[in-house]
Amino acid sequence: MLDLKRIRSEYDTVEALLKLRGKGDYGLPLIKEKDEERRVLIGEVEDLKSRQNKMSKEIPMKKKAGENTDALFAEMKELSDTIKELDAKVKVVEEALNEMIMEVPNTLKADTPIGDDDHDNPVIRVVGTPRKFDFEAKAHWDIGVTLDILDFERATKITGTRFTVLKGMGAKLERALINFMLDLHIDEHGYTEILPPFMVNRDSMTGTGQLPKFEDDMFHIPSKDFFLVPTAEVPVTNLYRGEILEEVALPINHTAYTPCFRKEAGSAGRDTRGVIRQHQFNKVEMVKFVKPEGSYDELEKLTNNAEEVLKRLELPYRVVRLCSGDVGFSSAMTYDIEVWLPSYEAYKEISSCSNFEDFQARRAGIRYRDAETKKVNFVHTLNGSGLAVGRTVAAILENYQNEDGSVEIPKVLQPYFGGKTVIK
RNA sequence: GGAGAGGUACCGAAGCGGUCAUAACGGGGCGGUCUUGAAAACCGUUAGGGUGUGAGCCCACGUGGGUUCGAAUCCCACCCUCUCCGCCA
Repeated sequence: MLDLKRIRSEYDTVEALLKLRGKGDYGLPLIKEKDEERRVLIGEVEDLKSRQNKMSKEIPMKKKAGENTDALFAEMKELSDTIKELDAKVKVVEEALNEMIMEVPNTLKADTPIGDDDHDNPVIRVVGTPRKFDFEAKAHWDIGVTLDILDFERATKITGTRFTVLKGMGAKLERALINFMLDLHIDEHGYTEILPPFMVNRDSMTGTGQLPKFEDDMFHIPSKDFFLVPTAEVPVTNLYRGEILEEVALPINHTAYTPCFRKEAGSAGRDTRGVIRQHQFNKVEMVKFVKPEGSYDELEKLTNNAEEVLKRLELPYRVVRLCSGDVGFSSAMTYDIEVWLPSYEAYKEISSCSNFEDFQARRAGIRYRDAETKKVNFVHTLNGSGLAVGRTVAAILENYQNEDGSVEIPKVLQPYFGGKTVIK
């Protein structure tokens, strides 16, 4: 959520930054108008309330003194009615204003490269070299089915399309990756693990920006009004919703494994084969709560932490910076990390690392108290995948495949396999 | 899911229709006085939101409604905590 005061005081800047996204002005002029309307109404109603409070305090004294209070009551009644009327108006305006502002995305960082979509994302760095196969490389959905470690047909039977059953070494590989990623972030990168609930309430979904705009993308449990988490970002960021943290506690670095549930509404027909686009997939996430001053340094660290997973797995990847048309709703700046997938003959997103600045913190009410000035201020939140596990499995199966259909186990994962070096 | 009790500041807790939210009382934290030092005692302090240039004003007693001239207090709904029962990995 953008700061109304900022919209007021830096209207032109905010408007220009929003326009960079290339999707209009998000009703900013109307928001400005409503805001002014609201402030006028508030001024009026508060004057009346002030009078009401004063008179209300006099009543018991007059009663005690035995004075007649009938006239006073009549005046109070009138005052009260007017206040109720005005309060109702304020409420209507505030609700409308709130609705509008919740639909406005974050302002982009000023140096965001301009572009329409993912084709315009500049490549920041390329690490590793895609392997040249001296046989015909297979896609992970063929490798996995042949090895009997991925089962798409039975998953469709027991649930539906876009679900996968992992079996035997496939399940073990998934688990090994989760543990490897968590251990790396915990032991070497200094994160504290969180294992959160996989369902959250409406307030949490609103706090991180999924609601109200993207309700259709989420799985919903009507009987409790809960949502299945689309990413660990939601429960983990909301850990501190409505709290004032002490400055000494910052930065807070959390890592969490959760399954992620997404409807993938609007993605019909895309990535229909394999495990790339699923309704349920596993992910290890990193979330940071930091002071505003250093938040962009933290974004670099976060991205490096995610890249480290791929480096140790010895998978070729590249880092791109999302252009103005591709940055997500809540983010001010995002790097995507893309792993090389032979089946696509392309780099495919495996992590997304973003700085939300105070956008989520403002929505979720996450603040910290400055140790010196004692003032409260919004934190900056960041998060990034470290990494999407299913896509990592796909990348390993494809990049580590042998001509006979077996798959080498990356060295760093072998300890999780009791020293085994190959899946066959 | 059923029955009961309860949600007030950093914690415990009083208040049960007006002069009680500048929130009694007790405790904790921080700073100070005193002291060789400490304890004790005493003094001070413990900084949410909106609005306004500002003095200020308004809001905030779990959340949202309602009754009333006036609600922490009465009524309704929901959320949460505790005790007992039921169910259950």
